[in-house]
Amino acid sequence: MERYNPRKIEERWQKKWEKEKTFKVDISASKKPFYNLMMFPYPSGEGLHVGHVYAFGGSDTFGRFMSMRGFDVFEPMGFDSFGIHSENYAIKIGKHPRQLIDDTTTYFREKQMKRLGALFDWSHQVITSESNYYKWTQWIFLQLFKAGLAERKKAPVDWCPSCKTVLADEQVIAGKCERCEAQVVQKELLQWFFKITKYSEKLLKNLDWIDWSETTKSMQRNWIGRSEGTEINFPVQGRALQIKVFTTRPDTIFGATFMVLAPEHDLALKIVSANNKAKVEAYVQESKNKTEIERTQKSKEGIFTGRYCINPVTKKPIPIFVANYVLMGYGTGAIMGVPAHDSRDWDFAKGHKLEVIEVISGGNIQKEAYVGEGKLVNSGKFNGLDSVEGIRKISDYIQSNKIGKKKTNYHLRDWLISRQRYWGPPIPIIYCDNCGTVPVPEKDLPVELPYLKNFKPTGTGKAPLAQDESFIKVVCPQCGKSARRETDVSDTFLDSSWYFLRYPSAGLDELKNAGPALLPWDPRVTKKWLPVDMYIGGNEHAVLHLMYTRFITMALHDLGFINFEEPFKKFRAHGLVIHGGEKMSKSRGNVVSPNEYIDAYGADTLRMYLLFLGPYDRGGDFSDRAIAGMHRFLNRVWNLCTKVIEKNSKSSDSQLLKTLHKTTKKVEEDIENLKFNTAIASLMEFLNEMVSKEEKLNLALVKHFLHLLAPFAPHLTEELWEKTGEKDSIHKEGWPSYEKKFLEEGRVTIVIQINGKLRDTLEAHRDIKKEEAVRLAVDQAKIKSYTLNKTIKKIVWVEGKLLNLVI
RNA sequence: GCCGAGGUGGCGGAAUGGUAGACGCGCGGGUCUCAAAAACCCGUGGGGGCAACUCCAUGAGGGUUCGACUCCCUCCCUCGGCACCA
Repeated sequence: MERYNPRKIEERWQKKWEKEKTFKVDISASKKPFYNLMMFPYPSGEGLHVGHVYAFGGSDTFGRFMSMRGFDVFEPMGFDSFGIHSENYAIKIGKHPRQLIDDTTTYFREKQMKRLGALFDWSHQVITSESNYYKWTQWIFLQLFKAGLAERKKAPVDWCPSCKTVLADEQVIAGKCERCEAQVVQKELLQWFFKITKYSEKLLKNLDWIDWSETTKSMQRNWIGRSEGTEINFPVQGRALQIKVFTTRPDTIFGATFMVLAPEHDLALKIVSANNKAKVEAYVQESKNKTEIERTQKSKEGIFTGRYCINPVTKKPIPIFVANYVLMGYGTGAIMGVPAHDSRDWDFAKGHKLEVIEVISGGNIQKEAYVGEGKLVNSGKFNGLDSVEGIRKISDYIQSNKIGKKKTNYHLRDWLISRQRYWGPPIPIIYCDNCGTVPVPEKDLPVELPYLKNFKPTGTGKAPLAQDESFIKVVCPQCGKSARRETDVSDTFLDSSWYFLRYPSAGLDELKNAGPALLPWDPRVTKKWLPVDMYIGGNEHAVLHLMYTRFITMALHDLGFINFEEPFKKFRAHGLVIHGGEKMSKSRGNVVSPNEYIDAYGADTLRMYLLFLGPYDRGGDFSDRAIAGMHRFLNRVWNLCTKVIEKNSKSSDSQLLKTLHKTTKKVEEDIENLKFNTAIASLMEFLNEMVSKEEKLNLALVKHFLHLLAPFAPHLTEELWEKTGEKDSIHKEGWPSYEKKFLEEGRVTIVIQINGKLRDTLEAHRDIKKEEAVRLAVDQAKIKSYTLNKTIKKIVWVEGKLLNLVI
């Protein structure tokens, strides 16, 4: 008998599938394909690691299952090859990014991805750093610009001193750069933003109906951070000015004993008294130079402006301060200080010896701020109200007396997309002294990224492209006079925010032959193939890629380019493969490459081993200790099936048939729910039963079993399928159905409990009645010993399953 | 602090109201072998018992129920996310 040799058979089938285009989706078919998407990789480091195999393997197993169920599964793959991650790696190894991407995409694709045995359709490959792709990334920028959704404005932004570029809010993690973990600093700069905040409400609301992992949805809800409250105007004493504050607790306004402005607030330096001017200016300047982390120290310090404003309900003057703990980026950049009922204000008031007035009863405000609910006190005509009611009544009062209005705020900020780096699509904008900011005409796209020898970040706040005069110098497309190009490139998350729209149309002959295309996609194809049916990926992109993509899709929908506003019908987050207790990463040096495992055991074993680690949404710790166990399983499958095929036995067994159908149901339901670990376990159980009844096996049963295993182990099953004499691919065979008659057991085991504890079991026909079961049970010696001289007080009967006697 | 997911044998995990520990790893014993590896077979939560068997056990404590890993309450711990969001 031939031995299981994964290396040989996997290579053979991969070649055959590629040559015969076995899994290519027919673009002209009338049926809508099943669009099975997985997150494309950054081709930056040494290669794919087993975490990628986990992500791709799970997604592909699902795709193969859907394919067997009769769908035309479209499973594209590509490379997210623009961006800081690739550029930084190029700098590190001393290569030009262009060269790095050429080398690594080839290596990833040919030496790693093609060895996984996935359905990837490489004829639709997308590489984001190629001009035939980023031309359209620039096109999307122009559409948003024309619609007023892209805006250049001066704003305090986060600057990473190590990456030497600005970052979006989402790319700053606890005050540190998402990529290099350097502390970011605040800078006031003129930058390009996408107005994602215009979609705050829709981004939040649609979460109620899209079929996504709850964890991802909850992270997005948190990030959008909707909060309902009231905006209130406080008149400045002695000046014709008002300070606007935002609060979710208008019920506490009678306790507002001071006012605080953020250092960046434009009134801060306007209202300051002559005596305090120098000190306040110094404080504001000092804040500007601090890093995000330094600014978020717990101690509450600030400085008095020498000016007062009037609490609009008590009419009393309250002092105005400037302090770091109030952020310009949220609300109005000013707050009313209510020390009795806000712990930050409490800390601040203690440090500055300010008055603390209790207006909600229920706590001990001498000791700490009371933030809970209670009855209103010291609040004039509102005294005695419950605080929840007080919020409503006082905000009504404020609104009707025109001292403020109700307002909903969001934490979400506009998406800063400028990057002062080289490796990205140049932002397609021209600055002209006559005409101002002029978009590059669509016919002039792409704005090619020139090959810069010295591409490293400059650190001056200017992008590397700013050194290239031949790039910058341009004729204004409106007036024809000389003008200058924008030299920043766009954020890499813009590249990946629309790649799923490109895949179906990528590489299509129809597009090429239709002359100069006007759209990044063929609308007929897009209409039929999109949105994405299933998207699987890591949850680290919950508020990055996944939020940006939803925004871009909504914007393109509202501009009339596509007919759906949510990109992914279904999204499932998979867990993380960790190694040695830590997340796999190059900096930790614990990355595991799949290559050696594929060499030793084959891709089928590696894929299955990873999926068997545990629940797919939880990930697992990669230790190669147990991988041999999975290889053993596939070996046993190989040996048993080969024997049966060679013998071509005709015998059969009714119990085996039952288990086969039960297993079919179980595997089917488990794959649908991405419960790969238990699906594999039930396949193992079935194999164990088959092995123990080897002489009763027949070819039909083995063939049925191979179908169930096919989505997990595509090569092994294809090889054995061929050995049975079949000519077509097993993956083109339908998914086997299970028959109800095999699922129903004729005889069942009834559990007999005494007082809820298992004492005995009873073999009986499944239709056995309660009375009959009780009669038989109390006759059994063991039960008799319990019930002897005892009264049965209660009998609980679960049909065909359980009998509980309470004595 | 807030939001989310968890806590079950030596380990990864299974069981979402009905026989706790499926399946796999590891470990122990055996068959085969000159020997080893591989393969195969048996055993494997803890305590007690020669045994039939029995008691204990799903982070801790309480509750609901004939019956709780599963539902409810209080608390502890771990992981992930956010974090001076007013």
